[in-house]
Amino acid sequence: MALSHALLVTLLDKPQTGYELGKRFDRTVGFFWRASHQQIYSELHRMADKGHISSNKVAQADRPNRIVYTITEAGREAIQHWAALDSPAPSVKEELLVKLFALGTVEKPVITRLLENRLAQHRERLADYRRVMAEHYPQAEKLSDRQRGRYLGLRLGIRTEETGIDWCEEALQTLSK
Amino acid sequence: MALSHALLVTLLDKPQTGYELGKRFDRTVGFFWRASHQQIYSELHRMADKGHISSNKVAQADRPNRIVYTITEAGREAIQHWAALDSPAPSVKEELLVKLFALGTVEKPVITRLLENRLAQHRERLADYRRVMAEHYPQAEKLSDRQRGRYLGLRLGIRTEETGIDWCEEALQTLSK
DNA sequence: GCTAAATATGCAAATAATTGCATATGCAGG
DNA sequence: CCTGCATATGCAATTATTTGCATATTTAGC
Repeated sequence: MALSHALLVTLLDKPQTGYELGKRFDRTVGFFWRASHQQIYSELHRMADKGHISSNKVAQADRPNRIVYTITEAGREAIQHWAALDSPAPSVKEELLVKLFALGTVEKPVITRLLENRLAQHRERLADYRRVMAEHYPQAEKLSDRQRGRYLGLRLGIRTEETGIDWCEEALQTLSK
Repeated sequence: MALSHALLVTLLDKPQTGYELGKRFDRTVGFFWRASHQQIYSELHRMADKGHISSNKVAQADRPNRIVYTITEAGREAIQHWAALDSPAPSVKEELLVKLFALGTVEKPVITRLLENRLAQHRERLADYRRVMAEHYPQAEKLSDRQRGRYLGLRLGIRTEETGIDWCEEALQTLSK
């Protein structure tokens, strides 16, 4: 199970609560591995049982209590062991493309609408990633190893969105003919 | 559940057996939606119960019997209804990228090896897609709607592999410094 | 003062997906 | 002749994921 590994990797950064992990998942590793908060919370319990993380309850007077998780030495070892294994082919679930394959049975305007939505999403994300890039990686030359991994992830994100935009535009053009 | 829809869309082409669906899944829609044969067989039973497909047992003397599935009118309607709904954000599970985020804890050579494997995969697939393109869509101008959907899917496949190759090369370069 | 959003965690039920196994035959290569 | 691959379908058990619900507080906007 790889969700646990995605969580471990995120915890390398610093100790975090389930809630924080859920949010960071949406911006960093989350681009490559999505999970709902329910999944994250229950996975964290299992990981603590295994000893890959340790938990620390923090009582807060004003807000609900927090449980801060820290990666353990065993957790770091688990990451290293897992990293050396061959990765399974990435799993893909692209509904929009399946719908596109139904063109001929499904009317063009229906597909066109979906493509326009998708295009807008890509543009938003690209702007987002570019902002992060400008803020966090102004000069790409001088990066620590740790930063370099994240930098490259962001680079792929940017390339992916650019490709998505180009393709959506091509598809809309092709459909309008 | 969208696997059923992916199967329905594939059946638009022609009646097929579970085995054939499994194989075609690997080359066409399968680029956007993967499923194991067990999943496909059990899903087909459920779809037949719902009336979205009809089944036809064909006894074969020499080989195991086949069950040929045909999409029904109800199945076509189900596709149209589903196509008009907003698509959920594509689910992503990219282990390699999660591993990359662990750079600093995981040694560079480990990651480099993974990237090289990935690069080789991208190149193979790209060659594959280009072959299909040359064989099936020699002149992209004159396509029926049905073909156009598939053509665009292939175009995205090609763009995606190209992007993957460029990025892997950039990543390997960045890591070697 | 009311409403909504953000903070913070979790259970329970239902669905989906993976993994391991089982069966049976034909054909090609060594 | 033996091995492995392709054909062809499926059950059972486990694991992963989604969906719906539940609770409780703070802060910001109207």
